[in-house]
Amino acid sequence: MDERSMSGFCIRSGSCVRSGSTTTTGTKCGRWNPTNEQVKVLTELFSSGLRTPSTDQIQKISTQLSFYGKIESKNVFYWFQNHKARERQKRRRKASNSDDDDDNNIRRENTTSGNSSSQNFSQLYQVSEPKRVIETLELFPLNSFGESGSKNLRNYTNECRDNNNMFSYTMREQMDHPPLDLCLSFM
Amino acid sequence: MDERSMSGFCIRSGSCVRSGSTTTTGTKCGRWNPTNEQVKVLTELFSSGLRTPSTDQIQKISTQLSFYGKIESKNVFYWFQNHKARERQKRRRKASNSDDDDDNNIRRENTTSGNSSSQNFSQLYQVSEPKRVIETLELFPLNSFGESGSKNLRNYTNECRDNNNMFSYTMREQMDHPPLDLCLSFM
DNA sequence: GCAAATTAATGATTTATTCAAG
DNA sequence: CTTGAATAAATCATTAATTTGC
Repeated sequence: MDERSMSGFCIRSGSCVRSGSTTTTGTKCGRWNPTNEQVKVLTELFSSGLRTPSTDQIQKISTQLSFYGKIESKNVFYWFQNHKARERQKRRRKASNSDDDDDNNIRRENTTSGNSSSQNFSQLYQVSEPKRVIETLELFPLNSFGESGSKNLRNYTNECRDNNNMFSYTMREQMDHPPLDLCLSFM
Repeated sequence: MDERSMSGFCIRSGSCVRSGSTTTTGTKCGRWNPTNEQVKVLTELFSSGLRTPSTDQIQKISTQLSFYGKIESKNVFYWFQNHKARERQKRRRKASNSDDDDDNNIRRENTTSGNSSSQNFSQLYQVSEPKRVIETLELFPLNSFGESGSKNLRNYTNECRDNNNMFSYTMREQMDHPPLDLCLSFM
């Protein structure tokens, strides 16, 4: 069994042993505490568009920033992750308008009007909770970069496979609507 | 039971009126025009993990959604197919999303085109793997400096997080470091 | 003024998704 | 269907700000 809950390690928290005295003799093994200059540079990088620096970039940034004080690559990595996430969070907080969360009815089986439904949705997709709404992310056109994008046709092929048997049923049950001719030209 | 055709929603040939939807008002009924509720449910299904619904599932979904407006099984099928593909495409086009400025990185799925050093950081730092191993982590497979191995970055999580010798810059203290104006172009 | 106490920021970890490969 | 890579989200934990009583 691999229940990690039983492990005896004190992975979380604890960790950094401060050796008792806190303010004595530098070298606290606490967390990174960026200098103003470091923050300034990181912020500038961020605001000039950098969001998820590559390993290379992280290394360079780290090296450069080390002139201002102690820093490690992972600090840079974490900084960007956190900053990105928190900016996003901030933004979402502010613009929490939208039309979302009407929470109309997703699992409204019963309902009135004696809909023919019969089958219950919940059984269909035993989704317990609609966790998150798919975010509306805007993708940047961002010129090319190589990227020969013609290789994922394969997936469609796979899906087509599914389609095949999918359409074989062709509305048997209680199809109220027309024959549903469904020409599957795409297969 | 109730024919969808009789429902007050959208009749095939007439003007397709979206029940209270905000977008696209004057669309003809040439093709399925999902209502907000329908999209919401479909999106939630997708978000909950459904990707390629089975025939039965499609049938059920379609039946349920018909309560919100005209819909056919094939619409559900196509929706999933398209949504899946487009989500993938979105990811592929731009791994990092949202946020204001443009983002300049193209990591994720470099198409094996020998992309530069991709993001190995999650592997390096977000050690999610060695949950129980802990004691000896090899954190920097990408060397950077030959001596890394001997250093033996053990107890990455438990002890002082200072380890890291990725860049053994070693805190050049007494630095009378130059201005280092770190122009953002160094990357 | 000053620290203890409390709160706000934010660095560091863990968890959950996603797509794609095998 | 399983697994790998890579996040982003959520959470934990520690440091800085600040408030407060003296």
